[in-house]
Amino acid sequence: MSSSARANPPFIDDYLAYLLAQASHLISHEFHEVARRAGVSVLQWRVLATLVDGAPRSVGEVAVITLTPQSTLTRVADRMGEQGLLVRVAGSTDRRITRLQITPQGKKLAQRLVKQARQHEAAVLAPLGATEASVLKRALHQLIALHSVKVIDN
Amino acid sequence: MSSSARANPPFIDDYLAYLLAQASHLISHEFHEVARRAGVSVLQWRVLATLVDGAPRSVGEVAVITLTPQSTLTRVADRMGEQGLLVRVAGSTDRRITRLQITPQGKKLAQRLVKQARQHEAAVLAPLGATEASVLKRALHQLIALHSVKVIDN
DNA sequence: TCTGAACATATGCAAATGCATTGGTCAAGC
DNA sequence: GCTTGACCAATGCATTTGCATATGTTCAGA
Repeated sequence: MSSSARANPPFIDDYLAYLLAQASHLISHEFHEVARRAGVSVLQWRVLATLVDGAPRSVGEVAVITLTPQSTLTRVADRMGEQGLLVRVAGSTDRRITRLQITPQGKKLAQRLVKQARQHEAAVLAPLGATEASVLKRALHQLIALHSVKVIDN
Repeated sequence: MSSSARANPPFIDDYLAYLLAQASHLISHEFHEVARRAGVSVLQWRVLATLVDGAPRSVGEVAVITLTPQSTLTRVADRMGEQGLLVRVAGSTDRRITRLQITPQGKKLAQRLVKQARQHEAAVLAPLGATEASVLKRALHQLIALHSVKVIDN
């Protein structure tokens, strides 16, 4: 789009980080349109998708999973609490921990969105063909594994 | 990270949009650390990378390329102007257009960052191997092409 | 048991973001 | 030459974001 006429492509047009950002942006935003119609923001959708299975998760866990700073997540949880999508439950053993648990209402919404997300994903991957699609996913998993917070997992 | 112990993976762990977001986030943030040390924000780095070749681009173009709303980009350009990284030049033929042009100072910084970005990219791709890497990039290009703003490019 | 370091979450506050709108410019049809 | 609608960038304003820090909790060691 930005370079069709240029002989040597501008730096960014083949820069991995940009390709990832662009693909992520384009794909996600298509679905975020759906989420927005359901009244949830991008981040709220991510939180719902994280909690949809019903297991409560700590604020910190959800922050990491949703790629969000902790303080931001705390406030997103506030708003989602006010909207009745989740509740805070005190940590059982460790009282420093606040766990977030999806409510029945939140779950209903989340399940509906997950279903739509799966359909959207299928539509996005279809043109690539099954093998190409799985290669892509595998490469992404690999990248993620290599760059996830380097926990000294002994 | 979020599911190593779970039998059936939570929805998000194999959801394309999430894989893309996660990979983008992890890879980009590593480099954003570098950028931040150079005193530029993520968005500013994207703008610099867009303008590094010296060609002026309209505010709208840069907004699309950097995946940013136009109003946000206008203000980022303000700040970068104050920092002497770019200048606004009046559109030549169409006076509605404001074009952004990198300054010599901005260019020096941008070129330095681009060099580091290329090194970082090489380091990220190395573990994948050459073929896997090119397959990944090709798949991303394909996704992007399929989902770029559907311009009726006849 | 007490002390202090490491932690998990919440909060104060300044800055950034983005929706909606405005102001200015262009271009097609009359 | 006008008028009208489309278009581009800038701006008002309310909301969101995230850095830095505070608050509350746990745990290891004296």
